[in-house]
Amino acid sequence: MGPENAMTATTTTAQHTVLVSAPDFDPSAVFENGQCFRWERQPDGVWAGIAHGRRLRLRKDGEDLLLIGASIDEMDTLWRRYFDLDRDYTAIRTAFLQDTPLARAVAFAPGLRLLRQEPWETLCSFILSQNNNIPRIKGIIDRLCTAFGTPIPGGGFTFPLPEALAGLSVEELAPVRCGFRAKYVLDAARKVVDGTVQLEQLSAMPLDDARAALQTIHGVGPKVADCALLFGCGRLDCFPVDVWVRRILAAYYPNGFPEALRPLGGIAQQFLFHYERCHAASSK
DNA sequence: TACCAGGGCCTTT
DNA sequence: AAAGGCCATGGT
Repeated sequence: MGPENAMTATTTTAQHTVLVSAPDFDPSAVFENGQCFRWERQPDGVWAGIAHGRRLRLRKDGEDLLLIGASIDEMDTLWRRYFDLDRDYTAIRTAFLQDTPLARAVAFAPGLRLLRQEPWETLCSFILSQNNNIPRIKGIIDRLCTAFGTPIPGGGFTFPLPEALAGLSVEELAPVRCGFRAKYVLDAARKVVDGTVQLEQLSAMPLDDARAALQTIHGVGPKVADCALLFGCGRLDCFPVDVWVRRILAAYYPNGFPEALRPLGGIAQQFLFHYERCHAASSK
C-alpha cells in the first residue's frame, strides 16, 4: 500500500459512524460514473446505498469518509474491500500521467475509484443495463429488488439471490418491466444456480476463459461480460467497450491503447469514460 | 453481411 | 407536444 495515502486511521463517533481517511475518494465521481446502480445522493448531501445486504449512508467531510450506520467490524470485513480502500490509487494515477488523455481525465476527477461489487449483483445489473439508460436501469433494479429481494431492517431490499430468480417465468418478471432482458436474467440465474457458470472462479481463471464462461449465458455478450468481470470480479485488465469507449479509442488512441497500461485498463477506462461523458455536448 | 427489434428516457425541434 | 436518437445482444 502507498505510504502517503494509506487509509488506516479508523475511529468511531456516536451512533455507529466509522471515520476513515480517504482523501482521494470522491463520492459523486465514484457513484455517478455508471459502475453501480443502487447509490443515491440525498438532499442533505449524504449518499445512501445498499450492498452486501445492508443499508449504508456515507458522506465526505474534508479528507475523511464517514460511514454512517456501520460498525468497525463491518468496516474491516466488508466496506474496506467494497470501497477498495487499500488500493494505492496514488500510484495508479501516477502511472496514468505518462499518457496525455489519461492525465487530463485524472486531473478532472482525481477522486474517481472502482468499487469491488458482488459478482452476481454485478452480472445481473449489467445484463439489465444493456441497450438501456441509467435512470431506467435504476428503476428496473429497484423493482427487481422490491419484488424478489429480502426486506432490510430500516427499509430497502437486498439484491435477490440467483436462487430467488431461477425458478421464475418471464411472466412473473413482468412487474420488473425489464422488457426483452427478462429471459436473459432468468438464464443467468439458472446457469449460476446449476453450476454451469461458477462466479467465484471468474476472478482467478484465464481472462478469455472467464469471458467465454459468462458468454454462455443468453444475453451476455462481450460488453456485459467485461463489465461483470471488471466491476464484479476485480479483473482490472478488463476494458468494457461500449459506444462511448469506442469513440474515445478512435479519437485518442488510433494506434491502440498503450500496452504498458493494459493491466490497469479497466481503471483507465473509467477515468476516460467519466471525463468524456462529463464533457459531452449534451451535458454542458 | 447487413439490418432490425425492444422500450423508456433524453434532447431537440 | 411531438419527433427522433440512443443502446447490447440475438435473430433473421
